[in-house]
Amino acid sequence: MARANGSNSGKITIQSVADLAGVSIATVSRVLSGNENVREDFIDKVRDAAAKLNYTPSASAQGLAKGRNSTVGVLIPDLSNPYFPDVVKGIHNLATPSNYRLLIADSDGSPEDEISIIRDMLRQVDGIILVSPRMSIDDLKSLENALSPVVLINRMEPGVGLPSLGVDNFSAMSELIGHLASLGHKRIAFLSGPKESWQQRERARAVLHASNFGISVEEIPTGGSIAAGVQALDLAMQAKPTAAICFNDLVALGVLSRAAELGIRVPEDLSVTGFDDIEFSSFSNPPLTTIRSPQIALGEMAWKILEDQLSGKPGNHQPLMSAEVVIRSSTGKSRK
Amino acid sequence: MARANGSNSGKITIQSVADLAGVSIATVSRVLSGNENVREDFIDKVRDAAAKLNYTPSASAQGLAKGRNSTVGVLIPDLSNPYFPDVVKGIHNLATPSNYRLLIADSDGSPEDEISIIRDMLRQVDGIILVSPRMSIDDLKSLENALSPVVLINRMEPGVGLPSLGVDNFSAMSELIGHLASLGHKRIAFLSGPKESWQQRERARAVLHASNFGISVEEIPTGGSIAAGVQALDLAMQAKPTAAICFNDLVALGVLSRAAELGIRVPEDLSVTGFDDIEFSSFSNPPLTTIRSPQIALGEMAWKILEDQLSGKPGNHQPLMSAEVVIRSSTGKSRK
DNA sequence: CCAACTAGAGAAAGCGTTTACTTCATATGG
DNA sequence: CCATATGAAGTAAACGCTTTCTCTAGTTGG
Repeated sequence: MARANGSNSGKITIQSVADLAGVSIATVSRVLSGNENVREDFIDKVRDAAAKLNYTPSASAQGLAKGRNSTVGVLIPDLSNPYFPDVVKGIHNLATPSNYRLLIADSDGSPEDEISIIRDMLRQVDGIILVSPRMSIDDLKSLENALSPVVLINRMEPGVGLPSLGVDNFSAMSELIGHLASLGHKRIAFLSGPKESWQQRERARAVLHASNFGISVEEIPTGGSIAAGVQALDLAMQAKPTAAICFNDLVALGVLSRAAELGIRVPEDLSVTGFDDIEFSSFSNPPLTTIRSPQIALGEMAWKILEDQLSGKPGNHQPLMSAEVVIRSSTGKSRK
Repeated sequence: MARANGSNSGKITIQSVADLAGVSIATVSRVLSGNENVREDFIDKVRDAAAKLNYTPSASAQGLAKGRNSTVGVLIPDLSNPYFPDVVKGIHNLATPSNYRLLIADSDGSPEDEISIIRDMLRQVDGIILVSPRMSIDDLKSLENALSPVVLINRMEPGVGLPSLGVDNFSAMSELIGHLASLGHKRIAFLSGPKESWQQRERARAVLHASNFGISVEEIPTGGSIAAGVQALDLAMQAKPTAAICFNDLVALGVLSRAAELGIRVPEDLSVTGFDDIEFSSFSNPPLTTIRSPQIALGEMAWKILEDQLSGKPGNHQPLMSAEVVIRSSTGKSRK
């Protein structure tokens, strides 16, 4: 009765397994983490006991003892934007086989929330992947000496010494403009995105070069959502453009929707382009000309970079991934 | 030099704070967790020291010591389906103010993965919210005596003693059929969803009742995605239906896309309905008649139920939330 | 046949917190 | 005034693991 078999609270710990298997907890730990130097029959006994008790090691205890948590944090501005879940999928693809879990957080696009979320993440992750962070450069810099490695997706800042990875927005957008120019478009509306966004800056840079092609550009700022696209079209049409370049597919889809309502034919009256190539863009009416950005590959690459950091490898990588123009039927010859 | 100030590895622990503030770690802990019975000036000292060192408590250590992790797991079949991020948002809305973190996992629709993910979650969460789980009833039952509370969203199984919450798919779908009946539709195609899904079963149940309205139904199974909708339409049209009831909005949007390609006019030649009312459905061409399902409210309610469980409250709740038919322009009079 | 190894198991020391429990002043009452 | 209650800080024991160290047998070789 007075035996110390730890059978008190119904909680199954490593001790319970050790008791049932008739070995010490050290042996259980060894078996469960790879069998180094353990007698065959003990291995079986421990395995059986663990299975019988349906034992699962406590993540906190393991984390505390090992000094790492086998978890990486992923911070995203908006889970509802279909772009981001795909990036997460890419990260997930490689993190899972490496036995890492993902702690996903949504900042709802708020730069202030980002820093508090990161602060909280730091308490329990071994590394962080920041996707399209909107936070200030200074805040970004302060992460340089964080205990955990951090990698940035879609944000390249020369002054910030954090490993970064992004899509070559400038080249892709330039190519897209070339496509429009070749169709004879001279007056285009640029339905731009959130100013804090690096992607917006890069895309805008390309659009502003459009004058090289003899094109005049009118910029209409939007929030980057479908609703924003719907709303912005009316204003955009005042300048009588023949084409609308949208910050991303969401805005473009909003434009398409509003255009249908207003009886503006796409592409006969107005060519429309997006950016990202989210799944839905190939199924819109008409299907959207856009830029295919490699979301999944981006996530996978980010994981590789982070993993290199975690294991202390050097790992120099290609920071910009290329994106390709996908021509569908939302663009056509300028009516002019 | 020989003073024990724990300044070894650069790691900032509660000890570092205690040293800097000149108090014991117990006092630091007290201050940081609510100041119970601590002298005013100590409070300030500790706060200052913690801030100066940029100290953040280790989540594992706290978890281990407190016996809970302040984290809940959320398991979702597919992050890419816009329905689910909204549910997550709902959970997030209430979990954050209660100081709980979310561990989100995507099972990619695989029932086998679900159980291993849950097993893994159990190691580090205080509770789990399962959204539209596809796993078997037996596996579900086995969760009844899991150490952590579990709540089910969109899966009601009479034999399973787990708190559940769902949308009243049957009533909503019945109402939708009434709408089609009133428009004179007699031959409809039902582009159904994954058989393992409770929602599918409920929706199908309603559709099969359609004979009550003198309607003939042809069922075409689909996987529930846009691509599946695109693909299923051709087959569906063989029975010359005047309306297509789709499992969800994704399938319906796929149908809309394929219909445009085939020159089938919606709703003149074919009425199309969806289910869920994801954001994009109000912006499709034409806008989709569908059923507005309260994703966010669902997530919030699920959190409330889970929180009740976590705090040991009784908490009886309304298991079915109602959804409403939203009539847009993808449905119209039957051409007959 | 004994000394020197070696393999493999257990004992025990952390890991960073929280939280009884203990201790020491100081305030209180008889 | 002394014994006792009170308030607030420190001590130390968990929490459930991993991992180093220690110890015991069983091998091996001379």
